[in-house]
Amino acid sequence: MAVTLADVARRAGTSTAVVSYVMNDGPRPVAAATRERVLAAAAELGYRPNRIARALRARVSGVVGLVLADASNPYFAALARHIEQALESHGKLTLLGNAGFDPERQRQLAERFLDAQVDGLAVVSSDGGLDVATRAAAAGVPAVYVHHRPDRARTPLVAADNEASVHAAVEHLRWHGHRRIAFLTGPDDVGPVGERRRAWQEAVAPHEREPRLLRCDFSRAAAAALVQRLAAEDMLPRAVIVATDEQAIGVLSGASAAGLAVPDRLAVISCDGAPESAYTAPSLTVVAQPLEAMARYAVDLLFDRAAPPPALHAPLIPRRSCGCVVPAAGPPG
Amino acid sequence: MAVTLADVARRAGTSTAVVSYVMNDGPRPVAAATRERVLAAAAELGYRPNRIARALRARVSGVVGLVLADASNPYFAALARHIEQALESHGKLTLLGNAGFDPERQRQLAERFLDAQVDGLAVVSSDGGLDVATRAAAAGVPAVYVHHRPDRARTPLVAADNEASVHAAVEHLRWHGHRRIAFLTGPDDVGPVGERRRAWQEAVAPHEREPRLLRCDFSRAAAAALVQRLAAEDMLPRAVIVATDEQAIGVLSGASAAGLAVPDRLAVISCDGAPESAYTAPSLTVVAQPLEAMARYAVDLLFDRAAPPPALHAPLIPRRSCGCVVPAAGPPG
DNA sequence: CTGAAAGCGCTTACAG
DNA sequence: CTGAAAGCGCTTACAG
Repeated sequence: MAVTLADVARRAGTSTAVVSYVMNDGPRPVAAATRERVLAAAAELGYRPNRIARALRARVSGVVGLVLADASNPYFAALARHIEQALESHGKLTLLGNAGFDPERQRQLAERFLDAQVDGLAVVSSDGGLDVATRAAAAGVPAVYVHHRPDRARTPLVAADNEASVHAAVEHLRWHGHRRIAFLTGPDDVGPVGERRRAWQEAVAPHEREPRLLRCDFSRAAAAALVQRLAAEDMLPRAVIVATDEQAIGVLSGASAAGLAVPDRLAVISCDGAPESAYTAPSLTVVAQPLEAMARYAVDLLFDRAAPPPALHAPLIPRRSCGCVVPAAGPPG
Repeated sequence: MAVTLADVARRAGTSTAVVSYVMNDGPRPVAAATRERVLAAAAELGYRPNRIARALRARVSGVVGLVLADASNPYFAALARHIEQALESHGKLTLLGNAGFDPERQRQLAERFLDAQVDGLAVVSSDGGLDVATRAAAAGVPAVYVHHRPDRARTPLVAADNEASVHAAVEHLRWHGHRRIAFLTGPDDVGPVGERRRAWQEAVAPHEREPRLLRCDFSRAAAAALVQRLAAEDMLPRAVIVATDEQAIGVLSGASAAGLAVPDRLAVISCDGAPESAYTAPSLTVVAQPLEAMARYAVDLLFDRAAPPPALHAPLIPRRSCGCVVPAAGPPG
């Protein structure tokens, strides 16, 4: 059916070895005239190399597995896009799997990717994830965690400097005149979100006797419901740092539904800073995770065996939800 | 290095054929005792089948290519998630490629996927896309377009009934008392967005002498800027149907920045209805594309060679941006 | 610089 | 029910 290397060799009157050398520009040299004949034959026949056959023999599939803790989360989704793009610039195809926050599915995906002979494995994990990368190491496949690394895993991690970014957020709200700065996070303090929570605690402890810590599930719905409840009870803080975009968007949604003005009645800063956060109403002030840099470092780590980078800087991007006056709806950056 | 079928056969004292029959439950029967020995040997050695080798021999890779017109668009991203999930339930892995609205990249991705011997190709195209699926057909690989099919392509398409859904949106705004209903769409009228625009025209033509058609790029930034400009010129309509979520979110963002109340001053209905639309401020009334059904039909089409489905129903989901009073921030449905 | 041949790890007729 | 062997389409020593 399909045209094979052997067909091209026959047509060009040469061996399959030579055709392979021409197609791959090596590893042996080929005479210019022979090369021309091979190229012509390949073009005439419409030859397309079978990557599966190549993968089996050369032990390089050209494919990398990307395991996502949850694809519905815009922050993870944005990270995934950047990783896919970084992989493409390394000539790799991306096998994508969405675990939907299910650790067992995360593990299964990683194993199926390994069975598919991926050249590397990138895992965008959230807390609660199993250590899937260690099995990759056992199979001799390079792996990297992005955003979060499960306990006891030794695979390299690429992540931002959560401590510095939360400190910047606290300072910024204080500059706006807020003396009490609450923090909204998820049910527990694992992983990056835990670091953010601890950084907040550290930053407010010298100034506030009873820092206000709020918790709800990591979802828009939960955060919206929480804000509406607190509004009804007149228990809302005046300024809050929110651990994740998902919750921050929920906060804005709940505030809108409760008729609460942001930032006048409630100032908000979020800690993910996915592109979506620029077009909320009002636009969300964030400390933006450096998604592109994270993706690039992760992929470099996979293939250039570079050293793990230091924690990456997450810049504060002032928009309207903190009280800054900025041109609305500009480019997200 | 890795354990192979031959290793298992040796350990179990049988042939590779039998091991293969056991691993795949066929196609030949195996005596129960033999099967036990094989299973035990495989477990002891930690055997994991090499999918690449299987793919080469059996001509089935277990992988499907998914070409996305643009992954940054939450509507396309949501569609991609559902397709990935539908593929997983068919036991297929997903090779994901993001064309970033570049037709040439879309073509390249499709070809690389075909070279990788995918078992099928799903293309979530936008207007301007080249016909990449026809090349799949030439290679004997089943393909399907989702959302939009380029001109002259003969590959099956799975899409929603845009006409009916826009008619429902017009009726709904009329029910809210609006007599003039504007429409905001992109620079031209190709594909599904073109159908939506024509359906609007049809629906308002009998009632409005000069229906108001607005255009801007398919981005949040462009729609936000347009709304702010119109607000400054006091040229804003009172009710608008927006062709895409991206633009609708931009409209809300621009309205917020201009201090314009939605829905009181401007009622909005959007036509994609990705999950994100439920948590805008205010929550967005949408005619929701049936993403899950679209994904399921598309995947069934690929593997069960089912007949192309009729245009799918897109239900109107009343939220707050049209003027309805609904519990805010409920589940997105 | 080129060709004949082995081999990647499987599946699958074929023969028994 | 089982085994010996061919072959999927490539790459890569090896010999010339």
